[in-house]
Parts: sequence; C-alpha cells; structure tokens
Amino acid sequence: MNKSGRLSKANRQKKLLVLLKEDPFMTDEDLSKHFKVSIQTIRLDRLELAIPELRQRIKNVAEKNYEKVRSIIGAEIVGELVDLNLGISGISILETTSEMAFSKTSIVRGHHIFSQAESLAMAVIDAEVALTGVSNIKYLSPVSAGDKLVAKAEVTRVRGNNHFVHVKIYVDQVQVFRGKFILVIIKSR
Amino acid sequence: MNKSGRLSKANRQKKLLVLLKEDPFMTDEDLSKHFKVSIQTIRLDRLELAIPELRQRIKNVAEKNYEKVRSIIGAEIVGELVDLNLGISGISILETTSEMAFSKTSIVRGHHIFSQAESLAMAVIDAEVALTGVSNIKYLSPVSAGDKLVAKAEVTRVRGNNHFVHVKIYVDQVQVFRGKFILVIIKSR
DNA sequence: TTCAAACTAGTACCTGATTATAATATAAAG
DNA sequence: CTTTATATTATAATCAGGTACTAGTTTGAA
Repeated sequence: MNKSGRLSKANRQKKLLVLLKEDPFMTDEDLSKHFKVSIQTIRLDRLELAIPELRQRIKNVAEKNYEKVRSIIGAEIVGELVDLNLGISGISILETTSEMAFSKTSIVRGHHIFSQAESLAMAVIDAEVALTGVSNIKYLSPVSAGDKLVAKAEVTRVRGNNHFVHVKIYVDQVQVFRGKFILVIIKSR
Repeated sequence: MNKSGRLSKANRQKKLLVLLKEDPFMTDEDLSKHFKVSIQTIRLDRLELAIPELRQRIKNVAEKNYEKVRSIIGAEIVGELVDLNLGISGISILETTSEMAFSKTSIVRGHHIFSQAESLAMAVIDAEVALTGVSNIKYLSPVSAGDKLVAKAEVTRVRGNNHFVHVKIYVDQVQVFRGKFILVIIKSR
C-alpha cells in the first residue's frame, strides 16, 4: 500500500476479481470509489483482466442461472442421459459441483445422488409418468465435489403396474450407491 | 387481425406479456420486428403494461435466480426449519411449486420430497457433518404442486456413530411419505 | 535526476433505453 | 363524406454505463 492509502496495481486487481465474484452488480463508478482510483483505472484493470462490463456481467448471471434453475429444479432427469433401452436399462452421468456439497467437507449431499438415481429409474420405465412407490437405498461411500457420477439402472422385475428397478452409481468404476426402486405406472404411453 | 396482418392492440399486448415471460431477453427493437409495429408502439405497450426495460428485466432475472440457485442447490436444508430439538426431533416445511412437478400431471417429483426428509434428518443430528448410510423409504400417496409438505423427524435410536432417524411427511395431516435414515457421524461438534 | 509504469483526463461514439411533442393513419359515428 | 377518437409512427433531446482512443500527469525505483 502506498502513502495515500491505495493498493498496488496487482493487489487491487486481485481484490477486484474477488469483489466482482461476490457482487457482480457493481458499476465502474462504484468500483472506482471503492478503490479510490479513477474510473479509467478501473476500466484498464477490467481490460487487463478481461472482465466484461456491468451489463454483460448481469446478463451472464441471468443467463447462467436462467438455464440452471430450469435444468436443475425443473429437470425431468437429473444428470445427463447417455444410454437408454426403454423398459430394460439406462445410464446417466452427473458432474457434481461444490454447490452440491457441504462447504466444510466437500462431500456431496446425499439427495443429489438419490435424485440422479430416482430420475434415471423413472426414465427407463416406458410410461408417461411413473411414481416411486418404495425404495431401499444405500450410500456405500462418500462422494466428493467434482466427482463424475455414472448411474446404471436395470429393470429387474415387472409385476403388473409395478416395476422393480435397480440403480448402481459409480465414481471411477467404484460403486458409491445402490438403490432398489419400485415404480408404479400411472398411465401407459 | 387487420388487413395488414397485424394484431389488435389488446391482442398484441397479451402476446407481448407471454413472449417476455418466455424470453425476457428481447429488446424493444426485437419486439417491434416481431409484431411488425414501430419501436414507439412497443414502448407505449410496455408503459401501459408496466413492463420494465430490457436491462431491468435482465437484472431482475439475474437477482432472482442468483438467490434461488444459492438457496435451492446449495441449501443446507431443503424446506424451512420451523422446530428443532437437537438430537431428538425436528420439523420442516416445504412449499412445493409447479417447477418441482411433472408438467403433465402436476405430481411432485419424488426426489424433492426425499431431499426434504434427508436434509431434515441430518439437521436433527447434533454433528458437524452426518452422512446418510442406509434408508428405507416409502411414498404413500402422490403430492401435487402447491401442497405444503410438513416433515417431522424423530431420532429413534443411537448406536455409537449410527443414528436412526424416522421422518414422516404430511400434507394437511395426511401422511404422504415415511423414511428411515441411518446417519453416520463423521465428526462431532 | 530521469524514465517507465501507473494513473488520470477528455473526447467521440455506442446501445437500449427515457421523455416529450408532433404528425399521421385508421375505424367508427354522425 | 367529414369529424372525432384511438392507435400508431416520427423526431429530437437526454440518460446510464459503458468502449476506444489520445494525451497528459504522478510516482517510485534505478
């Protein structure tokens, strides 16, 4: 820090990145006041760091989350369906992120794993809507944020409207989850 | 529709609302081309319908979802914790929305219900992080979008690091779910 | 002291708007 | 057919939050 109470360029730019990550809604003017430098300096910093302007940043946040909310909350299937034999088996992949995990341990919260399994189980049943009746599940070992979950579902038995689906989830070939789902078909396709 | 292929004012304004709900990222210019009217007409429409300008709309989307993504994906607990006796019992409430349900039937996807149960089970255990080991769950009857889920958790047994938690979920006093969770404490508080 | 890096200042221009005022088109009614 | 009301379009000035560029000023270290 120099005598006028300002930070060095490198220091300022580092803090700028952090600041904008936390609050992407700050104008150059806000930032110039915050760092006690001119607007032009902020602009130069953004240019050097390849940080887009306020409106673009807001738009990015909007688009990213617009997508995200619709694909996560409203997903018909959690994860990405990579293989499907309707009524027989299916495979889905879910890339876990730090948001899905406990911040202290980076261990992915169980319900994300469950969600992938359940939605895959539903996807393999060839019916307009199936509803989970009963399931028996076991988490075999903890999953860390960043792990790529590969879920494999197999229909093991069909008895009337009841479909028994077995789902196993792996991380690098190591099984981390298994679950038995009993799905009831509401209405056939 | 008049002879020049344009819609009536009322009709256009109705469609304008729908269009912007679907895609809030359209400029006045985009809209004027879409409806084959002048930009000024679009502005008058927005004024009459009290629709904010593009940038404000984008900002709204950004802020709303910024919140949402962090509170839904990153939630430590799904639903709202309304009562808690650490190590003994707890109650949480989850207001279901149409996004949590299958669009065709409005039946809430099972994993949302499971998530509420699991995260409540974890909350009642007095430990820094607990991890679900095994659970046996049953969906007793379908939940419709808009239903208010009241989850009640009770610790039924403690054996070393294993905690047995029973969770029941109700809609209007009627039970819709039950689940038995075995939680393993990783590290005590 | 000097010299380059860092910073500041100023100008012209851009987009997607605003507001206000005026002109014109269209449809319905007298 | 003309008047009137409503709807639409045009025109100009202004704004925020920038970009892009040029030019000048500080400042700290050699």
